[in-house]
Amino acid sequence: MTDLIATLNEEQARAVTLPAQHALILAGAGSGKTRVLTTRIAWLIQTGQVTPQGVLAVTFTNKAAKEMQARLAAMLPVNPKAMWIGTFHGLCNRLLRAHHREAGLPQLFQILDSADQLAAIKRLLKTLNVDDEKFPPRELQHFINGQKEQGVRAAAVDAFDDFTRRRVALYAEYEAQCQREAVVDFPELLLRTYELLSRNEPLRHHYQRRFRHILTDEFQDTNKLQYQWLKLLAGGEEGEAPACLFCVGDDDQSIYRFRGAEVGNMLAFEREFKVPNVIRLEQNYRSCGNILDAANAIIANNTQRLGKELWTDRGEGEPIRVYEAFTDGDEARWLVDEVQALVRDGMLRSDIAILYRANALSRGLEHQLFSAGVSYRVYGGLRFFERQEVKHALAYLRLIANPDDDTAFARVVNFPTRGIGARSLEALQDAARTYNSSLYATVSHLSGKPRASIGAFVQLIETLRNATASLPLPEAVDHVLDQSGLRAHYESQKEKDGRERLENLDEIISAATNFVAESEAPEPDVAHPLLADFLAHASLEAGDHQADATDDAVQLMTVHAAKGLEFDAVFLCGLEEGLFPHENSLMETDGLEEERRLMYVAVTRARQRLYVSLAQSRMLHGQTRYNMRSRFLEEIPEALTKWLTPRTSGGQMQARPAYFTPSPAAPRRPAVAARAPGRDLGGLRIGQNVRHARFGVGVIVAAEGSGSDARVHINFGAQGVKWLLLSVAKLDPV
DNA sequence: CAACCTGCGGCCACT
DNA sequence: CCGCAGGTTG
Repeated sequence: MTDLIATLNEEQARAVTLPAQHALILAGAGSGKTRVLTTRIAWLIQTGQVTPQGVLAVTFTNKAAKEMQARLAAMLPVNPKAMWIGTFHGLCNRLLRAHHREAGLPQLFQILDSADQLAAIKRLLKTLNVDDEKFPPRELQHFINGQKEQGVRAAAVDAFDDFTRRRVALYAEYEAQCQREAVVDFPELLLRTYELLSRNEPLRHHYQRRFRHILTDEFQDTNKLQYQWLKLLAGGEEGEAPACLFCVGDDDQSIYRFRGAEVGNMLAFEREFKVPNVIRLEQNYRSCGNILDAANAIIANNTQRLGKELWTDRGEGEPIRVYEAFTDGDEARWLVDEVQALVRDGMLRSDIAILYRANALSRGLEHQLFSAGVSYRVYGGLRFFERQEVKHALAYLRLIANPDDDTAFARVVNFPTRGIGARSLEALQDAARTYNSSLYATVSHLSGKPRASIGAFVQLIETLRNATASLPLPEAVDHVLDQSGLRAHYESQKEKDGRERLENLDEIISAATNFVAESEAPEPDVAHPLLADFLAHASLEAGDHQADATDDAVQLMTVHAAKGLEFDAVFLCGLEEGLFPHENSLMETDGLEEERRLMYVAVTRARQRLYVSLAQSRMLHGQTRYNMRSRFLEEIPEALTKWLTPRTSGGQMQARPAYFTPSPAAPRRPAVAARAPGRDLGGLRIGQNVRHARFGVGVIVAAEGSGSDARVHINFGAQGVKWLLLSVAKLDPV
């Protein structure tokens, strides 16, 4: 133990060995945050200040929770699974399962992921005959989740106008529907647990006495409800001593405001708890000086900061390499060549990451990597448990666990098709409304043809439930895949998709096998052992298992997904206005600062080498866009960079990049040539940067007409996109 | 009722 | 570009 502390720097050691009081640790990127957190737990246990049962550690991602467990297992002779370490959602799930009766839920309640939730809302709007033009399901979902993340139930929303009152009414209907169907969405997991503990005094006291040390990672990303949740668990009522809150965070890495995170919680915590210990960790052990200087320079443009500057003693290292490509295709080809060069020089593929702002960018990169034969792994995007065929299979399993799950029912009642069309379903939904019961339970009230066809489906589920009741989970899954007709359906599909989907179905069995192996043995003689746990696992960890670090593959992911990770070499691509910063962020208050924090996160992922790249033209959403260089690129001091392509400030369009590899399949030429063949724009060209006296610098994205009618379409970034008459507007090439 | 077609709208990040 | 909703046809 003393050894462990001896390897820490002074500030880290101070944080780890703080007395049993509240503490706020402002930990910069790469400052050893996870290390401090885990060593703190180990130190508390080893010095006898707390038992493993008395520790509660909360993280945001499953990845982080697993890593913490693994590190603790290496430091301590105790089984880390005995400790409560997990995500907010995972811990709440655990509490709600243990006290489902008190929380007003059946034992086998199901968890809705975002897509399930959206489907449930659409179904609700349909049964209530609500115009979904006036109440777009997505917006309603956002509204409901926003309220829940504030800890506000439908009955408690302040509504001052009719529109809000209607939305609140729908929120209430949605709550009722979820309760009827025994399903719980993500924010509900937290809100339910919060309400359970605040209303049930004995239970609350039980956990308050149990958890003496509560440690929170990524505290800057907590929302209001999560903070309340932590405060409630910390306790300290009626003269009892509160648990010690140890919160670790970095306001500069707060990137989840869009889902309700409030950086303000850091200041609120310090103020409300009169936190006696605030420690800054500013020494960075990850990145070379140039990378760190760039990160510091970028984040310095933000105004709302607690203030913190990272430093390193590792020397300046290599410059940041910048590449400006003609097209997204060129960018991807260059990138793959560079990756291959790094691998030739001995770098592991798994130490290389390609980061982007939006998942849409991964496709083109994957294409190039694939044709070059470079193995890669994509994180995020469409994850395993979110695939259509997998969700279908899970829906059958969910109906076995909980027949009242209408979302699951509606998903597979006619998949594979069994002659149950819109009419039958409508009859069923009307009846369900009348009897106020789930679709499944309503079938017995039907008559005529719907009764026969849907009745047969119910019979199928009953048969499946009985047949699988005592089977081990993987065998139960196998049985369901066969008897539901899912396998047969995908086998008969002629599309090549069928094959991949069959493999995914088999993969569910593997996932179930792994899950069983990692779980505690269930009590014997329980029907459907581990089924509900497995389904919760599928909802909460939509497919982390593809994060198989064993094989050597280049890692592709969004910047969000990269938070908390680090790599020897990082490629950050798509550094264009509109993409990064994302155009939607400019409309939101403080949106740009959040984008800049995201940029800061991206840059600080790199240990030795950072590449940033952009494309003058990019095919996105089916059309070619001409974007300006990202302002974030301009915020990196020039002295820290090395341009691999000629820098295009002042002057003509850049020359053909030195690093240019024409693809034999598709001869390269500037995309603009195809769009506006031979048009005379008075010396201007599409894709060119120009300056306008009023709108500033922009890029020409299109042109039409000729002679005195010639007009050009110019993207002025924040100033908007304008059509300008060439004979009127004065435009200077930049 | 199901398979196919077409036209329209979305389209940023994630538990 | 992609997926979905709605309409048409077999």
